Amino acid sequence: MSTVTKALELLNYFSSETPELGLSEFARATARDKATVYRHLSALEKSGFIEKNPRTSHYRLGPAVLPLSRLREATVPRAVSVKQPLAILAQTTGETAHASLLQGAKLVTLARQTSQAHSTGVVVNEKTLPLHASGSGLAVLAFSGDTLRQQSYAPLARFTEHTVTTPQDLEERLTNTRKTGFGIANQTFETGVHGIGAPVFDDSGTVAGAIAVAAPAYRINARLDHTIKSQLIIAARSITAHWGGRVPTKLDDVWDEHSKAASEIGANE
Amino acid sequence: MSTVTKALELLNYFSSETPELGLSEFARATARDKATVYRHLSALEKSGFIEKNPRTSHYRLGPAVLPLSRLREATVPRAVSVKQPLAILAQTTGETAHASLLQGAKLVTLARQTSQAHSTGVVVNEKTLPLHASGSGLAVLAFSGDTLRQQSYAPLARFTEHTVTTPQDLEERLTNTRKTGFGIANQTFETGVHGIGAPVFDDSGTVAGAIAVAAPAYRINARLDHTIKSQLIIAARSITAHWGGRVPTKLDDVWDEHSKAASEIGANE
DNA sequence: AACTATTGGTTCAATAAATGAACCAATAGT
DNA sequence: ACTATTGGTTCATTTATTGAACCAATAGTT
Repeated sequence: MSTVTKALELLNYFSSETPELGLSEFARATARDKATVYRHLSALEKSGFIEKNPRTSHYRLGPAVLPLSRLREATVPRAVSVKQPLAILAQTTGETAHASLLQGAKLVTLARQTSQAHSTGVVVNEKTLPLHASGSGLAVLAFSGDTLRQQSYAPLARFTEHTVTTPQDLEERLTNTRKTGFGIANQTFETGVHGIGAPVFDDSGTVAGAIAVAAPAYRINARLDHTIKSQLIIAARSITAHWGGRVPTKLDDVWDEHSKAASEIGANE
Repeated sequence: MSTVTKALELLNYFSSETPELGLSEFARATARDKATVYRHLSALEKSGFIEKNPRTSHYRLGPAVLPLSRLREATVPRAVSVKQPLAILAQTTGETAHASLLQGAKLVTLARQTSQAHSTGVVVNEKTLPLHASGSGLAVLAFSGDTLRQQSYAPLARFTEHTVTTPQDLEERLTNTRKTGFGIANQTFETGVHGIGAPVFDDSGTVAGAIAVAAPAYRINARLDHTIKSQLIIAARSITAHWGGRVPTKLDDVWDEHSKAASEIGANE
């Protein structure tokens, strides 16, 4: 692993829960030598990626990320093109909508949108989602290359009693995801939370991220399930287009199937 | 210079004009070996700070900066606390307002706000402002430590016939800036553009950036000049407070002076 | 007040990682 | 068919990185 990578990895330890970390905390968290971490932190600080809280002399994210993010958005507008579809998604389903970006073997939160429709709802606080236990994760894995799938096998962490923890079970879910066009995470990440995800593609021709709707499990019924999926299709297609991607033909057909089957269910209710 | 720093420096070569760069372009721009640059780029790519445009195989900023920027703002809200004061500044002056962040020896654009008051106005497109030739730059230099001032002496680039290019002249301007509490850049950066800047402080106790108003030089008169300065004081104090900083007592007094002198000018017109 | 366990930060010999000249293969231009 | 680019790779040499041991300064305990 290159020095650069090691240094940049440090940035992943910041979170909304722990926005500041001390030198020793970093050294412990990374299991690296204090001097090494110190050098890395100093380098990051020099470049403005982190800064020291002058009071505590702990480290926190620095101002350098702000202009970069602005430029990134100017270059490849992503957050922008996600905003509106996500708002519609939250509004039409009355649940929490969530968009994430595939970054290496991680699914990073890009944006989220809660709904005021119900007095209770799901709050998505996780910065990164597990690939094997979230609706978004399954959606991404199902339509990504083998390399990513291999990587994700390594540690199948258990989150709830419903979490899939064997590669066999996971493969089965992925097959199902490919068949239906949706990643279903029924309380596999958090008890009581039912997530449905759809993949989003970009100009690289591969999966770039996912959007998902998370609802309290008790609120899921045929009608809501159908509404969510229909809206996910619309949103996923829109975002994919804006990101310069194309929905794979197979998936496109599967989603078309759903839209047709939709009218029948709708008629029955 | 550490490897990490060298790698991170590459990110500075991205701009809205050149959002994508090839390997050779980077090597040329940095005057480093191609293999070295390649390693750095690969490391940055691995961490998601840059990504390859699959068509051109050129590099551009990656998605990793987005969540970092979100977290930075959640941790130390800056852009947020700048927005409103900047809008008011643009509205009350009828000119273009601009906020920048001091990053190392650079002044990076954080936000800007144009006004619809006039059919013509100043468009601030520069990502970074020169310290010696902009209102913001003078404001920052005048209230920063010696080290930064020393650094900025190195190359005093000439932009217009009014640009100060000798350390002596610069020192004189800085003295004046300290006396008045404002950095004045009358066509020193761009012909026809008159800029007035004020420093902003953060919790480190030092200058963290600046805000400025840029107007066509021909529109500047005693009244507008006074309006701009009055509004700059309000905005700079507000932003400084939101960034957790304190306006130095001396500067505070100078600004108070201006507010008093203000009423007289107002009465005369 | 003394002791202990932290903290952030530094030093320097040992070592592992970064470097760059030379080398591909693939396009693009002439 | 030639030339000049491009992105990317290789490997011996060099140089920066590493980590154990070491500070000085706080914070907590007895």
